[in-house]
Amino acid sequence: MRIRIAECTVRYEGRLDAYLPMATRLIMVKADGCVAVHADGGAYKPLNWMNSPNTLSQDGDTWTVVNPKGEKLIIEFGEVFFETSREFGEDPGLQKDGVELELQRLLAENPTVIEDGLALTRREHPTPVGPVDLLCRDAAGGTVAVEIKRRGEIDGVEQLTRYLEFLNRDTRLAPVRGILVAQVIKPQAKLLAQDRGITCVEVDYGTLKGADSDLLRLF
Amino acid sequence: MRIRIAECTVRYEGRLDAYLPMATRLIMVKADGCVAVHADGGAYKPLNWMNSPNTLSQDGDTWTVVNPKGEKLIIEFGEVFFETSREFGEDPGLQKDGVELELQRLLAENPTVIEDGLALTRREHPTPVGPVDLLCRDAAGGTVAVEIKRRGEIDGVEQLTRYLEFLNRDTRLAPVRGILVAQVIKPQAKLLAQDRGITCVEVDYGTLKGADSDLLRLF
DNA sequence: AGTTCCATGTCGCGG
DNA sequence: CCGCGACGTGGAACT
Repeated sequence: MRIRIAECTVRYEGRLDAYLPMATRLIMVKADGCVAVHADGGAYKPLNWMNSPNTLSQDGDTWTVVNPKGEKLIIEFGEVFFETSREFGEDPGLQKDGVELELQRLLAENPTVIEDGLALTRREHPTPVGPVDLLCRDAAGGTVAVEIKRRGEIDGVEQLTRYLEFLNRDTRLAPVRGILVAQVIKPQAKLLAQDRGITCVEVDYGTLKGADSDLLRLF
Repeated sequence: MRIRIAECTVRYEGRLDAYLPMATRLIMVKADGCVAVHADGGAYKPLNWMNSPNTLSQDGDTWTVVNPKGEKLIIEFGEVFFETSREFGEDPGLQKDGVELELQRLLAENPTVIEDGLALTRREHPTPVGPVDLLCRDAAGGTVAVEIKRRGEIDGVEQLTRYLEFLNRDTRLAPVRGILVAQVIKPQAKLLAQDRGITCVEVDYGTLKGADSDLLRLF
């Protein structure tokens, strides 16, 4: 990684045009070639940048970075206050613990939390437009498609609508109704769901985890 | 801005849990207090971070960053290879040109660029599922909903479809037809639009800006 | 503060 | 390479 703290102007010509007047900034060039220009504030996002792959050409006080799409980043330097360079070696990378998959697992094991009498038929039930999170049967024996989101938004309603469209063509399953389950559901999503006859259910992650522990304690 | 290059492990506990094993990384602390941990690759996004506002407490080789929501970032340092600190002063900030709002403003002022005889009724016309970019009347007196995107993709067609669904229930407006306007429209978006009876129009930003300047010059 | 939508979104996965 | 969905999305504008 190469780091330079210097006065500079920056011009970006690509998906849009942008310009940074002369000021002191930090310029970071990573081992993969990506370039970032940081101000001393404004969160982690750089003011301007160019991801790899790209080619950096240096001509006196001007650096020009071009990528294969023809997008350009032009940095013109004034006074350079500081510069250093160092090899880091490979990074072992980030380990994450997911939330949405955990939510699906918990609900698959406790479908009655969604609705009284609901029973799981199949998880990740395939359709031509993608897998339905949970396919269930309700107390009355009807088929129910459940879409699980961490946050329920319009996209989730659209997705479930597409699934229902295809599921209802299968005469062995039809009629199929839909339930959108999320920790929070946005008002606009609720509105659209209601309009399409889709039920909205908000679940509390803590309660769900508690219910799961209770269940485990029985064994 | 404070910069440190050092071996470290990082733990994040918040919206999810994540862990970074010991390796050499760059740690950046900006004047607004935000902290970012960068590897020497992988685009401009840091491996881990904490935005401002937050409080950083330093205890020997361990830094703990906590924000008001209770999210935590814990950095434990090994060998420190390098450290520096410098004041940058206020940044004049980025000037942008060619984003969606700019495009919307230009088209609102020159709706005939979209279609001959088109006249603006209202900008950001509200519907229960969000505001329509431009509501217009065409040469024949019919109502037209215009959705403007920088790049026309499938979600833009879906969005406009939802608007039309609701607008067409308003007997004072119906029938309403839709036009998707963008600098570039993807083939799949064109296909879906055609399927739904939505017109696609591609506009050139340069031409549009020229037309706008011409208009201004008249006054 | 809460809500909505834009973004040079970025990123990862599957076809 | 493209399409699609998730993201600790972040950020700004508006209520």
